[in-house]
Amino acid sequence: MRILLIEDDTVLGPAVRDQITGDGQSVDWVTRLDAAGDAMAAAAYDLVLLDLMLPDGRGIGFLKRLRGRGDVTPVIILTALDQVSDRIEGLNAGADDYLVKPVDLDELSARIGSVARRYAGNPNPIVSHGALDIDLAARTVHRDGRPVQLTAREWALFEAFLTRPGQLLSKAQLEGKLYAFEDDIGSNTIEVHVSRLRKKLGPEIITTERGLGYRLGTP
Amino acid sequence: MRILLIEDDTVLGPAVRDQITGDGQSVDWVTRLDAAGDAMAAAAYDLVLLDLMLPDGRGIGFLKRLRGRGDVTPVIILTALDQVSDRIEGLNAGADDYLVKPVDLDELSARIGSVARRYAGNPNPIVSHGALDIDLAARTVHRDGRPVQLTAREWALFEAFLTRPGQLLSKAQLEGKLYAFEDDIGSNTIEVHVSRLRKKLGPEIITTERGLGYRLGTP
DNA sequence: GCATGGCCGTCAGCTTGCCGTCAGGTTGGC
DNA sequence: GCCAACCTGACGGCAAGCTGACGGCCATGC
Repeated sequence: MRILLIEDDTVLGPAVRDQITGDGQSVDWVTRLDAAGDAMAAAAYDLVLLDLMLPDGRGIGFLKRLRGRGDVTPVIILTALDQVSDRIEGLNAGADDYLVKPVDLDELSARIGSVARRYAGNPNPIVSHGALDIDLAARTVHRDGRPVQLTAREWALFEAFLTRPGQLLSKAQLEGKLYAFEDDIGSNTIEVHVSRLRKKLGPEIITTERGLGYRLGTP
Repeated sequence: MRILLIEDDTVLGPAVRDQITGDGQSVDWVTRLDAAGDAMAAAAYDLVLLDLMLPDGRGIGFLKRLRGRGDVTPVIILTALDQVSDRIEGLNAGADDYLVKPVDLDELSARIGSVARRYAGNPNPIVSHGALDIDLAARTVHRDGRPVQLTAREWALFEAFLTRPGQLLSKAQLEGKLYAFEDDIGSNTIEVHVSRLRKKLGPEIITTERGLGYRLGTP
């Protein structure tokens, strides 16, 4: 599950992020509403954790604009404002839940689980790239409408390209992504996996730049 | 919407009842768990408001028995216990929301509205999936017309897949769904439950993607 | 209190298929 | 033409996953 955390507190932010990561979720942390807007435009999230007092505006307005656009992503408000009127305003603006600081991290996990269960079944965003339709959340790829099975390593590699479209990625960078700093090199693992990806997704999907690295092909 | 209020406080009880009635809902008010059990056996409610401290037992046990029987009626807990551990226990037992006394009646209305919206518009849908007919609300499965008995854990797991058909679910995600916040699961519980589900519902019902997770099989 | 039965977590032994490695072929730059 | 970089088919090791068995725990019944 992808979660966007909008929180400017430099203590609470990382704490929440680590707690949720520990639950096996993937978290993006931003500290400003404009960054949050960019993030939500760029990727689809399953849940938003929203602080109400932020350096560039009130979270309530952000939430209202979100709902005004028809976005139904679940939102849990997370703030120091413990006034009942604020809770009501938050719920009325379209929040799904409300937690008052200081936040108990285990309770937060519970609430996230509850919201996740409640909203299960929303359609995931599909990224199209040439003949490929990719659902990052569901981890499915369709090539010309037919499903393609990718293995764990193949997904990790493919994701590295998808999240940086058009960018050149060196073998060292890719090794870092796939193996999280195991300092051993000495084999052509990346080449092999690129080859396997091309076989499954089409030869044009990744282009080689000799001596430099690889790049996601243009559709 | 029919609401069952289980509350022994002779001040708060009528106050809540009047508030909800004022919102246009229909309320039955009982003060004991045995009366609550009778009421729920006699009629179907759309929502239960549950006090935790009652003359004939703790509400948590009532909620657990309810969920243990497969009842999925939304439950909002309403109690003076403001300990975080109690909230967690409540949410873990299957509550949908939690309000701490003293309750602000307008906030209660907002929460009821939220739960009502959340559950609106799906009267007993039967999902067909291959040889299976599933009634999510009643928690029944028929395989080739014959009823199949699932245990609580099996339902929780199966539901996780059903509510996100086609989605890949990692073991960490599934553990989060089944165990909410028991911090360490150091064994292959998920694998075992998947195996038990496959035995009951057919081997194709859940497919394994090695190193990634599980997915509901295509019918 | 004791027995019974169902559910669930743990474990051990087995099966499966992913992935790292390698070798031989191919490509591209000079 | 030469060499380095890259591609890809093949293969075996081993970690991930499967499942039968067992025991603890909690209800329920007598």
